[in-house]
Amino acid sequence: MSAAEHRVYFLLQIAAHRLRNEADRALLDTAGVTTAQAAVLQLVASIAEPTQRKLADTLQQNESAMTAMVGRLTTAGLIVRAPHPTDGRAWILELTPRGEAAIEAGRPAFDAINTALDTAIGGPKTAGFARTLRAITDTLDARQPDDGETNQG
Amino acid sequence: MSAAEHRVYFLLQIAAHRLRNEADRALLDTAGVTTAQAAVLQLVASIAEPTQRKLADTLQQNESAMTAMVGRLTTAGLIVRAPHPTDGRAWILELTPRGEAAIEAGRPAFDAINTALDTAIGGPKTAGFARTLRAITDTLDARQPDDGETNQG
DNA sequence: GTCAAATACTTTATTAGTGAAGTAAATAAT
DNA sequence: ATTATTTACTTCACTAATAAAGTATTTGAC
Repeated sequence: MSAAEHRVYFLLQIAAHRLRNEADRALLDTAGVTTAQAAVLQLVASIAEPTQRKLADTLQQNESAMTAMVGRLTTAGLIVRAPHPTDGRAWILELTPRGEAAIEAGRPAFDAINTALDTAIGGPKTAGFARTLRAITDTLDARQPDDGETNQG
Repeated sequence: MSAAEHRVYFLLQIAAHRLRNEADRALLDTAGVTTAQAAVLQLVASIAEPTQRKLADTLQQNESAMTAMVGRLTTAGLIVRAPHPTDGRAWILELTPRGEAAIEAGRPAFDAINTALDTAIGGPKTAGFARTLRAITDTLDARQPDDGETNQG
C-alpha cells in the first residue's frame, strides 16, 4: 500500500489545516495573535540578530511574506525594527513588551494543542511520527531543484 | 518525549507547507492548476450531485472559500454551474472538457509527489503514518466545540 | 397558510502565502 | 577603483483561506 493509495498527501494537508484552524482560534482568543504570528514572535525571541531573511529561511517562506508579516506585527505593536548595525540593507527585529506578553499568553493554547496531539498520536509513536515528518521535508529539500532529470542515466 | 518537545505542530505545518508548494509548482507547470483547484476538480468528478456545500464539508472549509474557488474555476473554464433541479438555493457543479483534461494532465505530478512521500516515509510505515494523520483530524473533530471544559469532573 | 428558523450561497474585509520585478546596499571580479 | 553580481528588502498582482453579515430559498411549527 503506497502513499497514493493511502492518499497521504490529502490526509496530511487536512490534518495540518485542521490543526492550524484550531490553534488559530485558541490563540486569537487568549493571546490576540494567529499561529503564524506566534511562530514569528517565538523566532524573534530565540534567534540571534533576527533579520527577515533568517525568519524566511527558518519558516521556509519567501521574503515578501516576511515583509508583510513584519508589517502587521509592527502595526500591532508586537515588534519593532532597528537598523542593522553593519548591514545597511537589513533590519534587526525586536520584541516589544506586548510581543513578549503575547508569547506568554499563547502558551496554554499551544499546550492544549500538544495535549490533543499526544492523545491522537499515542505516546510512544510521537518520536517516530516526528521523524517521518522531518524525513518528508528533508526528502523534498534533497530533490533536484529543476525536475529530477538532471543527473540520471 | 511529548508532542511539545518534538515540536510536532511545527514539523507538521512545515512538511505540509513544503509538500504543497512542491505539488503546486509541478501541477501548475503540467496542468495549469494548483493543488487546491485539483482537489476541487477531483471532488466534482467523484461526488454525486456536487454542490458547494458538499465540497466545503469534504474539504473542511467554509462556504465563502468555495464561492471564491468556484468563481476562479469557472472563470478558468474548468467547471460550469447548473441550477440544482429541486433546490433553488444551490448549484450543481460540472467539469468541462478542459476540467477533465486538467485532472488527467495533473496525474503525473501527483505520482511524483507520492513517490517522494513513499521514499520519505518508507514503505511499511505508510499505513501507520496515514492512520496517525486520520487520528489527528478525528481527535480534533471529537473535541468539545467550545473549549473542552464542558463535561469534566 | 403564515411566520420563524435553517440552509445555500454571496459579499466584504482581513490574514497569509507565492512569484516576478524592482531598489539599494554589500560583495566580488577585474 | 570601477563594474558586475549578489543580497535584503519592497511592491504589486494573484491564490487561498477565515469570519461576519447579508440575501434568498426551503423547511418546520403552528
